Amino acid sequence: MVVKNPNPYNENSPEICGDCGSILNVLDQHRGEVICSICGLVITSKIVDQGPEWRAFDSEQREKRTRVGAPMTFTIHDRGLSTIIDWKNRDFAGHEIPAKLRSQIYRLRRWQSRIRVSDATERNLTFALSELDRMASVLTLPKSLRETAAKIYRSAVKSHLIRGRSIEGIAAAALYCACRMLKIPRTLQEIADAARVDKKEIGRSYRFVVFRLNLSSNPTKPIDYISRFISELSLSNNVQKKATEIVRLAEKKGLTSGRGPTGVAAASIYVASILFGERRTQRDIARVSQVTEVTVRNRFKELISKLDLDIPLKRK
DNA sequence: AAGACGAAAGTGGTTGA
DNA sequence: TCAACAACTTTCGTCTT
Repeated sequence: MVVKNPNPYNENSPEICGDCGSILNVLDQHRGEVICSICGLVITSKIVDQGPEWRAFDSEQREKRTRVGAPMTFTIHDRGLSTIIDWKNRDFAGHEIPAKLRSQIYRLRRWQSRIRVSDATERNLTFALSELDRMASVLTLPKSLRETAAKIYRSAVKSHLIRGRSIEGIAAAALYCACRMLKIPRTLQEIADAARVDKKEIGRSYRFVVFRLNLSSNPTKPIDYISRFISELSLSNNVQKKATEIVRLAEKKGLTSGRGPTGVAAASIYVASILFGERRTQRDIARVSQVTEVTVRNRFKELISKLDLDIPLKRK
């Protein structure tokens, strides 16, 4: 879903596109990215939604749901609802706490933290969620996605899927899963780079989690990769539209089935970039889409032969 | 010199007996 | 459980710009 005039995010200080200098942006809430409406450059992909996590449809609901304190979150092991005793030796008014009471406060603090993270399960959860958060910020994924990933991880724990598997593996799998569910696909390779676990392990855990939790996830489509690759190659909006169009055509002709989605996306972008005279080398496209030049070439050949696109071929 | 092309051999995952 | 298989990768030599 694409929404114009993003609120309250940049009303007062609009972002300016570094590429074409335009001020008008489009917020793609679905992907959590701000995209320049003129040239398609992704300006930022780190949007934090500062609104409440609930919606109220009438004043009664608003009454019920309004509460004091930080919003509930799945990314903290106790959902952010517990009390934390500050480590500063100040009282509520900011005065120093007398030395006499210090040791008492110190003991209270210790007990509080013992209670907060009481058993092994909670300790694991704490660790897993911080790991989840670390990976998500390495990959600059939006907060909503972290919540989803945390939710998946929690249900995995609940269904006793962790036993015998590594916490990091399941956490990475949950993240990968969330990416696919929210249509912000990252490749397994990208997740593996951010995680401390290898690709194989994440894949195994992913399949296991999906199977056991009955998560329906349709395979990723080339279209979902296009906007990201386009902006990484700093290509124009026209190219993006054309590439999307080509992918649609390719899908219709059955050129996508069995093929890696990244490869198809890469070749479509390659074709589109040539058509608009913004040619990028196969090597560059291969790099951002994480396939080899050979794959780009093979998909490219299939596209031009099956879709009879009139490409101004330089050579014969 | 860089980019494009294609052949050949190797890899990891799926499928069907 | 194993072999066959398609897609993809790696590597490398040749041709084009």
